[in-house]
Parts: sequence; C-alpha cells; structure tokens
Amino acid sequence: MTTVDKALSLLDHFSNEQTEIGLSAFARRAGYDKSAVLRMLSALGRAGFVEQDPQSRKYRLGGAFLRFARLREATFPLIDLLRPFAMRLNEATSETVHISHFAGSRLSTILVIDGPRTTRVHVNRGMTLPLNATASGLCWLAFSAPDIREDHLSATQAQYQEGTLTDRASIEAHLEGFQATGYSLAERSFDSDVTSVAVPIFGMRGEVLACLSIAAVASRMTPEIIERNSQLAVQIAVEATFALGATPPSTYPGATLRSTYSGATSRSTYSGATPRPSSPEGSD
Amino acid sequence: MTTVDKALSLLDHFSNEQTEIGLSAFARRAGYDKSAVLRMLSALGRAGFVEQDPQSRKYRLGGAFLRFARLREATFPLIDLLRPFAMRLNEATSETVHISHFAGSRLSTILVIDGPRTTRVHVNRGMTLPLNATASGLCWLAFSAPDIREDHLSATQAQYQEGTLTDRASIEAHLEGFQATGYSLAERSFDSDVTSVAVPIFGMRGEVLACLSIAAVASRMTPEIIERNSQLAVQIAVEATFALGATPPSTYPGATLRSTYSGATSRSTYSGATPRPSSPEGSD
DNA sequence: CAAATCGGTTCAAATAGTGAACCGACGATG
DNA sequence: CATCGTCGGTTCACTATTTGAACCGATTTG
Repeated sequence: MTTVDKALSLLDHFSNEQTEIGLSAFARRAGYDKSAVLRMLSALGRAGFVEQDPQSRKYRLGGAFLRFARLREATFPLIDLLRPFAMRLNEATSETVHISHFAGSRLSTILVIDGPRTTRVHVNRGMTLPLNATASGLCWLAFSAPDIREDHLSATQAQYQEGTLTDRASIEAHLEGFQATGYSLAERSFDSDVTSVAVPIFGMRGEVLACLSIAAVASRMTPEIIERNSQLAVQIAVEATFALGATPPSTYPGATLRSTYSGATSRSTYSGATPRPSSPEGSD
Repeated sequence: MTTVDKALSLLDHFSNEQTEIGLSAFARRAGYDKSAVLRMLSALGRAGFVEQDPQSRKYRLGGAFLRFARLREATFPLIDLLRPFAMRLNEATSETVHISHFAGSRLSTILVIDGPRTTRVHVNRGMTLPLNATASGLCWLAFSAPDIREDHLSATQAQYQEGTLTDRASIEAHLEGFQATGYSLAERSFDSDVTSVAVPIFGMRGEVLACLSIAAVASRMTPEIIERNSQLAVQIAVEATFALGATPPSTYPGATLRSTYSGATSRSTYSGATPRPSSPEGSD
C-alpha cells in the first residue's frame, strides 16, 4: 500500500454522518500515526481535497471536488446518458427509480427520480448503499466478476432489518438466483417498508457500471408487480448498456433482448464518442 | 513536495480539452519518471479517481468524483446557498450571471444562470478561468491575501485578446483600482465580445470564497450600465457573504452596506449552520 | 521491416515517510 | 485553581518507500 493509497483512503472516512473529522480522531480511525495523517491531510488540503474549519480546526471535504466532478461528467457523461432510461422506468412503473454507481470501493446513489404517487420512497442522492442489504448492492455483487465479488463478500455484513442477509452462505444463494433471473430483489431488508428491485448496466469491460433500481413501498409490490417491473427494468438496462457502447455478457439473462442491435461498433472509444466542442481553458 | 502532492497534481493535467492522457504523455507533461507516474496513477485508480479506457489504455478522471462532490455539497452546500443570490442578480440585470470558485489552484465556474435576452453570453460550467483575463480572476486576485496573490501574479500570464492584461505592473495597477471600487472589470479581455464585472463573496477566514460575475455582450455595457450593475452586484455579494455566516473585511468598499446585520453569530460553524437534507448538485 | 513509441516491469540507490516523544493551548474535573 | 486528558501540531533518528535507468514485448509508423 503506497502513501498515496493511504492519503486517499482518508477521504473515505467522510460520510453524510461524519462530515468533519479532527486530526486525532482521523489518526485513530485510520490507524495511522498522527504526524503521518497530518502530512497527508496537508497534501490533500493543498490540492483542495480537504479544507479546515477555521474555528474547530476540523477537516472536511474540499471544494476541488466540484471542479473534478464536472470535468468527469464532461469526460464521461454517465449521469446525463442514463437519466432518460431512469425516467422511462419511472414513468412505466410510477415508482421512485434510482441509479447507483460503484467507485472507490463504495456503491453510491448518483441519480434519483421520485415517483409521482403520494406515498413514495425517498432515496437520498449521494448515499452510500450497503452491498448486502439493498437490491442495488446485491445486483452489483451478483453481476460483478467473481474475484471482485469475493473481496466484498469476505467483509462483515451489517444487519439493518430482520430480513437483512448477513451470512455469507445465504447471500451467495440469493446471488445465484439473481444471476438466473437477471435482476436482484431486496424485500424490507434495508428499510422495513421498502421493497426494491435492481438490474445491472454493463460497461465496455463487461463490468457493472451502474445499477438501475426501483424502490417501492413494500405493500404495493405483489409478486405479479415485482415480475412485471423487473422485466421492464431488465429491458431498459439492456438498452442503456447498448447506449453506452457496451454489450451485456452472454451469460446475462437479458442479453438476447437486443442482440440484433447493430449500431455503435466496438471500436468507438469514450473519447471518440463525445469530444466536446471546446472553449479555451487554461491548461498547462 | 510529498508523493501525495505529486499524485494529486497529476489530476490537474485533465481539462475539457485533455480528457484522456496516456502513461508516457503523463510522465512527459508532469516531468516525473514513467514508473513513478504509473505507481501514482495506479493508486489513484484504486481509489476511483482515475480509470483507464479498456481499448486505448489511456487514463481519464474516475467515477469517485461523483460521490465526493455530492458529499462535499452535503457538507457545505455552497452552490445551493449561492444560487438564489445569482438568480437575483440575473433578474435585476437581465444578463448571464455566473459564480466561480477557487480550489486546488484553479478558479473554475461552478454555477451559471443564463440571461433571458436573445443575445447573451454563454459560459461553460466547469471551465477553468485565467486569472489575468477574466473579471472573476481579477476579482479573486484583487481581494485575496497579498501572499496568495503574489503566488499567482508571479506566474506567466497568457494573452487572449489585444486588451488582455499580461504584464505584472498593469495587472497590479488595475487590482488597486478594483480594491477601491469593490468590483473588478474585464472589457473584451478574454473574449472579444464580452465585458464582465465581478465581485467577491467572502468566507469566514476573510478569504474570497467565490466570485459573482456578470458576463454581458460588450456593446451593451455602457459606463452607466456597468456602474449600475456593479453596484447591484456588490450589494448582493455582501448579502451572500452574510448569508454564509461571514463578514466582508472592513477594507472592502461594500462592507458598510449591511454592517447592521445582526443574525448569524460568529460562533456558528459551517456544519452547524446549514445541514441540508436536500439535493446537492450533480450535473444538471 | 526497421525504428520509434507505447504501456508496463525490475532493482540498487536515494529519498521520503514514519512514529515516539514533546510542545503549548484548551476544557473538563477534582 | 491545580490536575488531568486531549487537542492540533512539531521534531528527528530510523527505516521503508519512492525513484529512474535499463529493459521487455506489443503496436504503430515511416
């Protein structure tokens, strides 16, 4: 593990619950020496990745992320590309739909489209999702490569509700079922009133780029509606995968849905696909 | 300069024009050894800050920024807080208004509100602004602490238009004028058809947190209109500074405008002041 | 098909990171 | 009001990590 790894791992200690952390607390939580943490935080601060509250001297995430996030979306407009698909699923199901994305060893929600109904599930954008307790997390596990899945299955799993899957054996059993049907299901396992379904959107390497999920009030999700909604979701996710220039793995149950698709040749790279018109930038 | 500094500085080589960079090109541009760059990029990749195009093997910004940017806005909702002020200025002037923010040694646009007129200036969100050629950049220089200003004045300044300020002496002369009036002015200095005015929004340390700027078609900006618009901008920027729980430095010309303000005691920290439940900004 | 360039690897030498001890400041607690 | 614990931050001998020239096989170029 390089020093850079350690420095960047510090950022993972920030969350919606822990938005500010002091030096000593950081050193304790991360398990590094205080002086080392200070040096790394200073470096992160110089780059704008953290900043200090002038009063409390605690550290928080810095403003540089605003710039880089925008640059990232300009480079690879994942949210923009996927939004119309999420909207279609939202309209077809009348339920809250969200898309989550795995990066930096966290699965987090990047787009939420609320349902039109008076009772609807509220999903926080930016929230980190537990892999074992949400449909999105289980979807990501089910359709990721075995070695990646292994890394995350070996970690301990938190229990949120009675029905939350926590032991490895039963998680794996469910994952196999999801692989067979093409979608994952989490009934009252993270929130006691919510039942979710999630489907994978694949990237060009065959990896799960994002998960498209329906989060519904549990009482509405009868087996028939779950079946109908998940079929819609699979269909839309496959189209989204193609829209990204990728193809679902042949093992994916929905893979045949649009195997006749002939657009977007495999040669097109991301960069070639969307070179922005430009505007003079002070680049070095 | 620590290894972490070097690793993070690699990210600065990405821009709207350079969205993907190969290993060797990186090493050349950054001036580090190839093996060192590879190790640093690998670490950045592990954290999700860069990723590789599977075909070309080139590197681009990673998906982790989506998560962190959202967390940052949840921690410190700068954009959400400043948006209403930008909108007021937009309505009062009928011109394109934008807000820029300095982080990680770049000034970049974080919010744009287009004017209602048929001819209006288009500002790219996320764009990095040259300090010497834009009203925002000059505003930031003028109202930042002398040592910070010094760091950026000593760098070479690019010329964009005939009237762009490039030599240090004339930049400093203009800055003094801006300090006296409370706003900066850039007439046809970055774009030949654009005249901009910018005012500083201060943070709790007295630093320039953001610049509020009006970008107008140059031919519309008569001296009278410039004067009127900049007074509006100063007024609104001072209110925004107070809204952030800060006070403008006593040296700032607009500082007296709301010195009677009695809300938001100086003890309130950012975190305590506005824990938003709401939706920060992604990429709309 | 030779020359150049690409991404990536290796390993001895050099440099940068580490962490125990320490500092002054602050806030509780007796 | 003295004591204790903790805070953010500094120091420096020790040591582990980073460095970079040389090298590799695979592509690309002339």
